[in-house]
Amino acid sequence: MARWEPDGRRRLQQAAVELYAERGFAETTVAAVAERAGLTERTFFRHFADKREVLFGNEDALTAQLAEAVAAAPADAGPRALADHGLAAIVRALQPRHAELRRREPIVAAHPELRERELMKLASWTAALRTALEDRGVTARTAALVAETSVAVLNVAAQRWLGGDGGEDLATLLAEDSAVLRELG
Amino acid sequence: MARWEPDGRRRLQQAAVELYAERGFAETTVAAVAERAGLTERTFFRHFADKREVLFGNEDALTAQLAEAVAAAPADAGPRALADHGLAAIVRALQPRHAELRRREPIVAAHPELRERELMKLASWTAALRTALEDRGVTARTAALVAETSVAVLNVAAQRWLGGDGGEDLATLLAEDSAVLRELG
DNA sequence: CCGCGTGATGTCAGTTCCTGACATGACCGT
DNA sequence: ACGGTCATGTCAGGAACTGACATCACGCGG
Repeated sequence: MARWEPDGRRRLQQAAVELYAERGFAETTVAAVAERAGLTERTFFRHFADKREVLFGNEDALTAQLAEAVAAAPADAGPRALADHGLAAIVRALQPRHAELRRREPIVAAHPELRERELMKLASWTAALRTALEDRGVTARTAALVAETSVAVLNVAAQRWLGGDGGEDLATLLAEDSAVLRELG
Repeated sequence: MARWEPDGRRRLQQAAVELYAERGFAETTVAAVAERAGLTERTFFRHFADKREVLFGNEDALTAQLAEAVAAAPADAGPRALADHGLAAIVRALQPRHAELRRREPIVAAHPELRERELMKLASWTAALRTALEDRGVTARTAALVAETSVAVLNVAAQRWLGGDGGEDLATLLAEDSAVLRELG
């Protein structure tokens, strides 16, 4: 018998999503989240840097996968193809999490503070992609441009994906949006 | 003789930049900023929503100029041209503020919380651009894609612009980056 | 010229976020 | 059996932010 129930971190995330959805983010205290998880406020802050991070705590691992995917791309790939390999890794990781992300989306949309944190996660993807491209020999400037715009398109596609019921394939939506953009010249 | 020295808001901004630069953002209390400005902590929060906003308080007006510029663009302009008109308005507003922005840049770069807020300002430009494009009849999806990617490119150009000594023309840098991106296909 | 509303500021009390320091006790390897 | 480790608890405190109410120069209508 464990001294504490296992998976405290997960319980905190679960409790946070529930309470933020029920009462709103601002109206929910960290103490309340911790209590629902059967833990202490202090323990909450051991797992998550702040009150917002509890909603995004699983996103950080993705930057590593992104970088690996770029590094593993074919030797003859140009900047765009390299970036696409990276994005594909993100897409693969996101696809099975549609239900979870969809539950989170309205909460984040309703609170600017949470939108801010979401933008920061996107920016960390951009930064990871940029350095991964540079590691593959892409010019700093081109790497910055391709990374920024690629993640921007992914963002648009992801919003569409979250608007749907999950039946659609994020990779397909992303390809569609890239095509629309290319047609504009 | 006025009861208080005029321009309290500006004094707060001035004091904040100085102190954030001298001691760092986290090490500076709002009370200290207010004191250097000859005001009270409570008054600080009447002018700025939070400790970060004092560095970005002048950026909000830009979204209006952006929207106006898009609305005023020629009738035969396509989505890309419309967006370029909008970005040009931003560029015109930013250009004379190079010195001020350059002073702010290292402070923001050093503190993730401030980067977060900066990203939020960029996102508000994106949102304004997107709705302005839709008002000009651009499809929702195309508007989203063009707005996101246009602001992304502006962001890259602006970073290069802030890296320089201000002698360069932001509009030129932006055009260069757009060209680089177009060459990639 | 007087009084009165307005608006920017001050004062004060309180809540919540977040952190550092130290204690506890089950688990694990030796 | 025992000592280390690790997740958690407890406690105290600083700083961010907010609501309620007070102050008092300024300007305007009478």
